[in-house]
Amino acid sequence: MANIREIAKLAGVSVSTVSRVLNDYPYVKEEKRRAVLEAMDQLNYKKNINAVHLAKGKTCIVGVMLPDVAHPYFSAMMEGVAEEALRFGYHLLLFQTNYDVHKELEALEMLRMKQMDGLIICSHMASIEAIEAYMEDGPIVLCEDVKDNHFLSVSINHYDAFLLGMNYLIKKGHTKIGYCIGRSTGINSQIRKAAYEKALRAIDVQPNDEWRFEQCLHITDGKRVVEKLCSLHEKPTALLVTSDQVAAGIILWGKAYGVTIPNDLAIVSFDNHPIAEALGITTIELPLSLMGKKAFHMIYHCLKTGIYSEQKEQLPVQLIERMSG
Amino acid sequence: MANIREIAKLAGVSVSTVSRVLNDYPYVKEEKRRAVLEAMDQLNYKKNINAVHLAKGKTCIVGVMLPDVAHPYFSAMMEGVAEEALRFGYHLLLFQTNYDVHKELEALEMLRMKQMDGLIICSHMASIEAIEAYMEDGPIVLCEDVKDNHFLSVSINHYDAFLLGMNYLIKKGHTKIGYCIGRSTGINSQIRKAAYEKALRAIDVQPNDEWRFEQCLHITDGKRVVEKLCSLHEKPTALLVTSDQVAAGIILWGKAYGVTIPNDLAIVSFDNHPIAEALGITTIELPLSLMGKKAFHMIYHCLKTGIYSEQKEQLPVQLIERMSG
DNA sequence: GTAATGTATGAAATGCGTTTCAATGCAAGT
DNA sequence: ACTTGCATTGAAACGCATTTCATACATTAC
Repeated sequence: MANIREIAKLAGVSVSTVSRVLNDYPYVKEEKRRAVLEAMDQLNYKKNINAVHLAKGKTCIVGVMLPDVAHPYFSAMMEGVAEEALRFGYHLLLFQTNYDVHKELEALEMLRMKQMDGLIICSHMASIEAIEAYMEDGPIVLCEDVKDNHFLSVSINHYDAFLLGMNYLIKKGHTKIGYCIGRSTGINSQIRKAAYEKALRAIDVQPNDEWRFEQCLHITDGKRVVEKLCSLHEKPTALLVTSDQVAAGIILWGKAYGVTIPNDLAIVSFDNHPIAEALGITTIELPLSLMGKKAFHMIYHCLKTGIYSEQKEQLPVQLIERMSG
Repeated sequence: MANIREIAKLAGVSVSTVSRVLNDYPYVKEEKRRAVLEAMDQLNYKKNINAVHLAKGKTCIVGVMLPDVAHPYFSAMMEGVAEEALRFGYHLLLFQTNYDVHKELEALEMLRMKQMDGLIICSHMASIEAIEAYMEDGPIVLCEDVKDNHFLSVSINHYDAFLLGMNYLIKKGHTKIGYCIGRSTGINSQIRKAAYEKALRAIDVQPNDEWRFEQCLHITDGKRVVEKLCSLHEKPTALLVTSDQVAAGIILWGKAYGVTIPNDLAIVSFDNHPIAEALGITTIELPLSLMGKKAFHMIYHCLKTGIYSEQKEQLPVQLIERMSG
């Protein structure tokens, strides 16, 4: 395959001049420029981008780390990142970790090895300290509410969002409120738990451990929730569910088990995916795609200006009232 | 940042020896190996992967081209690709094209520039001829039923799958059958149309253009379908829908419009996403994740062996009977 | 005891584009 | 006429790991 030196020889110029033409630098006589372009055409020249990466010391690639691309929560974020990256001529490297710490570290290593210029961490299992060790290797943005450190972050204020949902249910007269979350570990889950307890404390109600459902990620998890719910002696009258998918599952299987929504059980969930509209689910809209865009932007800004200014942004949510709760 | 030469100097060996240690080659005295490792440790050495890419002439990166990561159809495929790629130590570069031909060509250019070793095209707008021009730049696999060319491909036999759905409905006594598809262009859509007409011809029924619904991609498109359906003078009694999402939308909005499933309208769809189970949708399961895995495998095999053997694989589907049709 | 193998190591070439630095030519400014 | 400055161009260094080839010594084989 032809390289820049062959082009130079054929066009009768130096490699520097070829490079200038290639990169649209000024100070090249029109005549030589044409000669170079013609030589490139003749030899069917194509840049070897890896040589560019090596020479420039950057790749215009940003990594995205997430547990599972197929989950709507993450694919929505990814979509936002992808759209924005494209607008700025960046490429995306996907790291699907499945919450395997080892794979997460591997992604971070790729940052260190300059495979990519920056990294967006949508969710992670590894400790913050472990991730911090890679901060010097390129901008990293975390999509979670991190404090007491110098990471860039965009996040949803899950505390306030959860409080919003809780207070909405409380205002509707509910006191027996349960909730469904995804992972039990993870900062977001802890934040939600805190908000849950805070809201209950405000109305002097003790949290009931039996009304906390973990590992609720997919629509099919709704079935398990309904079944467990039916088996309970004392049942909650309302559920706050961290995903429309799971809420949909609860509603649909609830129907099969004779659970009437919202009379037997009121439901407020999160996301506002199209399925929530279709099922009439009262939900708290999470701006996931926007979060992806913002995340990319932080990285981009940092790379462009070379200034790493610690920045933490929180995105607003809004409750969309429908009939489920 | 330290490079291989500095390590060599500090360890008192040649760069070749350092490289040998780095790549676990034999013929390095234990004593020197240790010296090298220690030097690497001392200088906090990390490979510059771009130099490796350049020197090796390959990147262990495979590109994935698709219109929209957030669509469950594609995120399911992507998930399969990602899982398999990870197993073999490959990385994934995502090209979200939104069916913009220009962006598609840009992805193909990246293949030519050796940014990646191979490319998986989940769906595309560009002509086959345009894509063919890039075949020499690396293995490309198309996830569609392509004939008369030398592409690698993994696909679902959409013709048979559609026929399966049609015949199922016909056997149930339906003759007034309509269908919903995504894009009207695209090979898959043409294939489906052919199967549709074939099935009707077999029972001597004329296709009705009013019963074809295009641009059905998301759950919310179900609303439009129901509305149009209600406005029709002569209505179909059954619909074949190319996505569970859309079928779900039709069922849910159908309820609001007083359309009883399956009595007023029988529905058979495709995918078998969890939502189909939740809603009791009779659906034809498409092995999307598996398709992603196979696609990666074809590329991998090709890269590993260096043999490009034209290969076209079709994956079987199965009808899962539930209550919607 | 000599040829044939195997082990161990380094110098140098290779992959390829970018960037810096020095040099030349030519026009405007004093 | 002489400095200043911009336009134009090329040589060479740079980024960095891999790989080939040659060399030297140590075994094993016949």
